Amino acid sequence: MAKASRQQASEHHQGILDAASHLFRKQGVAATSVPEIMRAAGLTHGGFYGHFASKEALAAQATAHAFDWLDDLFTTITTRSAGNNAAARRDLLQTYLSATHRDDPANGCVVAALANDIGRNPADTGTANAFVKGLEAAIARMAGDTGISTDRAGALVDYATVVGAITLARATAGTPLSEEILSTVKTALLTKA
Amino acid sequence: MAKASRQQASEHHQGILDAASHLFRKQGVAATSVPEIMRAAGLTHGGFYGHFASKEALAAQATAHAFDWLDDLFTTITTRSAGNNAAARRDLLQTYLSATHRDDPANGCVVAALANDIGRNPADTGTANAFVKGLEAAIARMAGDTGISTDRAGALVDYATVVGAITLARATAGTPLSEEILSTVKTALLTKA
DNA sequence: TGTACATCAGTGAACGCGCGTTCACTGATGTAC
DNA sequence: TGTACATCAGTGAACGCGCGTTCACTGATGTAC
Repeated sequence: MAKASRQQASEHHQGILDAASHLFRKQGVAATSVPEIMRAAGLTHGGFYGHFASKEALAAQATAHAFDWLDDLFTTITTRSAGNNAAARRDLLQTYLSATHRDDPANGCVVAALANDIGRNPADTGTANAFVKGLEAAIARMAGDTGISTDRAGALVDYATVVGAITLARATAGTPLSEEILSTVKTALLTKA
Repeated sequence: MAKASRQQASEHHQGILDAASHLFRKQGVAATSVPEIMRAAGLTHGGFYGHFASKEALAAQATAHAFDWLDDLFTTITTRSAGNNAAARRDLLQTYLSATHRDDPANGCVVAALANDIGRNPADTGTANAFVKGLEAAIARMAGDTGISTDRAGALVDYATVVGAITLARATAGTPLSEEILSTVKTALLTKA
């Protein structure tokens, strides 16, 4: 395959973004190499720089892209709850604090997956900016149309709590403590607001 | 310096552990190289394998060592509060959810610093085992002698919440959202239990 | 206590490896007529 | 619509680099007498 059509090239571009967004969430940006991403997208590594200026530029775009998962989750929940805020809250907690979500970070919340890495890097990178923008949007939706949290302060506390819980559950995966964290935090947040 | 005395060698060993424990919390294990650790300890990299079998072995020991920070914090709080549980709780929250702690992960909570990395690796490594052991001990103290949390369930929820909050505050450092997360979560946890 | 020598903590060059990135090249695509 | 050719998406070898780890060596330490 020497030259792909423009449509194929555009599909390859999306394929690289998709692959990166999943691999970054699973392994972190630093532990995922450009060749590995390109292999996952079905291409060879040399073509990468025709699509993105650098690995760092890809990280910023893949981070923004990964927030789609949250947006989709919020939209699904809003549809399902049909205005019942308690149902929306229950739905979010059961999905977010599930063993499924714990065991599959590649297809999960980018905030839980990358917050730690982003905190380690200089604040004003494209990746950090994409992250803050996505996080602000998520908080707004939690306190807004989804009805998950009562207000902005509630959304901040709720989000911090579920991010901390899923992070600890992942770090302790394989021990009874992991299940205990998920179920205990779920119960506490359900009986709260 | 060709051969150090046994006492010097033992001090070097501690120096490597100390340096690693700080650098790992600040940058993560993967992003910290053996030469960097040895330089921070005032040695050359070749001598490393006289002290530790591998970088992985050092990571396990440095993780265990880093839990001292938590133990010291709990002990200090217990002493200061002198049996007043509300005071102990306030003390913990003000220390843990401070800008100082946010801005200096190298001298902060190892759980907030490394939980994400540990969740990414296979569950039964020495590092993961040291982490789970330290986390269990911390939870026991929060619900025990320190009086910070009312019971084990409360300690799990409290810990998940502050870990999530400091992680999000670090990821958003340099923006108003970062301060807002710290102060909002602090207020919520203070008015709760 | 003094001397002779074996031990071993630390040095620094070297190993193979995979990284991010570059680049000369290929050949199908897309355009100009 | 058919032909001629310029464009450019993707290939794969190569670059310099720092990694984790190994190893021959050094020389002060610590021990045996």
